[in-house]
Amino acid sequence: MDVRPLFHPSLEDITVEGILHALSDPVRVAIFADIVAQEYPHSCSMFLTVSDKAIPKSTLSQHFRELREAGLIRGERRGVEMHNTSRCAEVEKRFPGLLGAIVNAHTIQSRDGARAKKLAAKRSSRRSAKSK
Amino acid sequence: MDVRPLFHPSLEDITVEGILHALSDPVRVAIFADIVAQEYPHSCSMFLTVSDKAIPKSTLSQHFRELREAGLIRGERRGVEMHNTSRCAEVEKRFPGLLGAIVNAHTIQSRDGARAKKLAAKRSSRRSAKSK
DNA sequence: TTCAATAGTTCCGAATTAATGAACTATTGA
DNA sequence: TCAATAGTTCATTAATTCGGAACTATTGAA
Repeated sequence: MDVRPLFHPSLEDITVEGILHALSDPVRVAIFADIVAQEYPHSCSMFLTVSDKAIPKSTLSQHFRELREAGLIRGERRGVEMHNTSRCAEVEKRFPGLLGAIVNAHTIQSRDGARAKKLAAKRSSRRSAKSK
Repeated sequence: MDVRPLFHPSLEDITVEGILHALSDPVRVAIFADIVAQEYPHSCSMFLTVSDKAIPKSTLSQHFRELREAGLIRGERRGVEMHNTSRCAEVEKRFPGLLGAIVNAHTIQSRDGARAKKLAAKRSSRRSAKSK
């Protein structure tokens, strides 16, 4: 019956390096972007069911912890699961525009990526059609 | 007489993750901020003489390479030394506002850091005065 | 030409950090 | 009280990063 409370850095202890490092991992930005979009109350396992990726839960747990310790999200137990919310508003006070620009860039990149994928698929189908 | 040309990613191959990772290291942001500020034509060794840090040159070389391969700077030989320039303008086209926000946040943090340091020094001098 | 000096790069072993399976903890609901 | 669910922790392995030593490239003397 331990329930040690999760560690959250205070606003002034949040660093740019920490934020950038936390968001330099594709899985973590994806998680963070989802939490920011607030499309669902975001738990660890929720992310698994939503994203098609198969990530071990220990790894996922670490990712959430890194986001938390970088000061990007706040996590609290809600019964058996976790409720994570973004700390954007706070961080915005200290580093104006930073998170917005990152999430925006991430959006642009996934849009471009989807387009590139579609093109690649088209190309490869043409290629395979030819090679018959 | 090799002179293999340095690798630079094309604009569409630059990724947010790559940029964030490259700038998540204190030494690398410092280098990048200097290059962006364009206060001097920026070579590897120039950074060493300007910053007070003592960083092994092999490490420094790696840092420059990471910045280059993340698409943040462009490097070309100028005689015996390297001439590095930022690729901000290009990156701005693909990820508007991103680099500006990061450099800005970094500036804010170093200002705050300097203030915190000053306060700490004041506190410790008071403490040592008291303890006499 | 040859040589020393300068500026970087490359290589490789050591140190650090990240990923993951297995075991564990906490909470709920039957 | 017990099974199920959601996460955490730990120990091990895998991947990165750091940094010294040796190497390459260029310049500017002698």
